[in-house]
Amino acid sequence: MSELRDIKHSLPMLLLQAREAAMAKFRPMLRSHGLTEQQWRVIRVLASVDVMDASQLAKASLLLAPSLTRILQHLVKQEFIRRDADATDQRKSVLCLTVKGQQIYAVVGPDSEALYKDIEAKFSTEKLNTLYQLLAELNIALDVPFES
Amino acid sequence: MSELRDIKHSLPMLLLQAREAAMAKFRPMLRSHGLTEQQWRVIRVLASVDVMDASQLAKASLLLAPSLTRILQHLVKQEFIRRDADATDQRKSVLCLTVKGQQIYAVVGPDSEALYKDIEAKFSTEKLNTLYQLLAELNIALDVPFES
DNA sequence: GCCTATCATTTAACATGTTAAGTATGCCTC
DNA sequence: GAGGCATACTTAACATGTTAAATGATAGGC
Repeated sequence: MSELRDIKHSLPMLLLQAREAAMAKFRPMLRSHGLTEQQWRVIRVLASVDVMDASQLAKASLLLAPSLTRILQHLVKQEFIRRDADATDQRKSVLCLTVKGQQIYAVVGPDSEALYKDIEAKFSTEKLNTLYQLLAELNIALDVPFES
Repeated sequence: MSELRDIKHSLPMLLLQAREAAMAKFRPMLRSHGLTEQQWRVIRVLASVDVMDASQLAKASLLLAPSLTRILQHLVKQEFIRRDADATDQRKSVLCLTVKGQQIYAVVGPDSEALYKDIEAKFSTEKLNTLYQLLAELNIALDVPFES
């Protein structure tokens, strides 16, 4: 009928499809541990930094603030995360993993890493590195704020 | 603290970040036309094929069936889409754009294409083609050919 | 010390994502 | 031609995505 851009050349669609393919096995694994994908992202970021405020945590875990608010409410209630007031700025919350949070990280981490290795086995490390590089360049080209 | 996989080398995270970067300008544009990203995906697919059943439409627009059900209810109510019963299989619905649906497609399509051109201008066509190729290969490598 | 703009986070409202279960129809086999 | 199984959705329930607005705290200018 019409001939706009083919789906095969729609970058957002290709990226979405690729992400779905890459995530396919992660969600059932995380679910078996009682976690969602997004909850795991938060836990993983916190595990790598010890302590972080909510704004930084949102950026690092690629979540919008309202989503993070709800996720933190849940994770605090489950006692995976503890939230404290920032000593110098009462607007901020400081988040960190509890012992229970560190424990589930230690349990889920290896399962997660195994799935990454699966992907690397199916798609050569060389191509994967090229892909990482291109995606990083794309993010810079499209003017994405990037932080560590 | 811990040393699992760096976020910078997590494929799902990189793909998510890249998609967000690529979509950043699309959502406000679509919103100015009263459409969500997913509604536009459905309309765009239907515009390219004239007629399609719901299952095919879900796959082509990368939506899960429950999401598509709700989106179609909305789009039918807005009279962008018409749904008919399949003549030979009463389980199936056959979807197509109404005249109003074709009209909004004609209006939004050029805006969408302009944003794609923006991306291509910021990120060389050559790199973009390499990226398309790699993503396609990744999808083939990871798409589970069997099981569910 | 106020005023105001900004920042950090939350709340609200609606749309979609995700899994599981439900409903209705079609297919197949005995 | 009745059972049994698969298919094509739909519903339900909960979690997250997205935008706008609200709340409370801070920083600067005056």
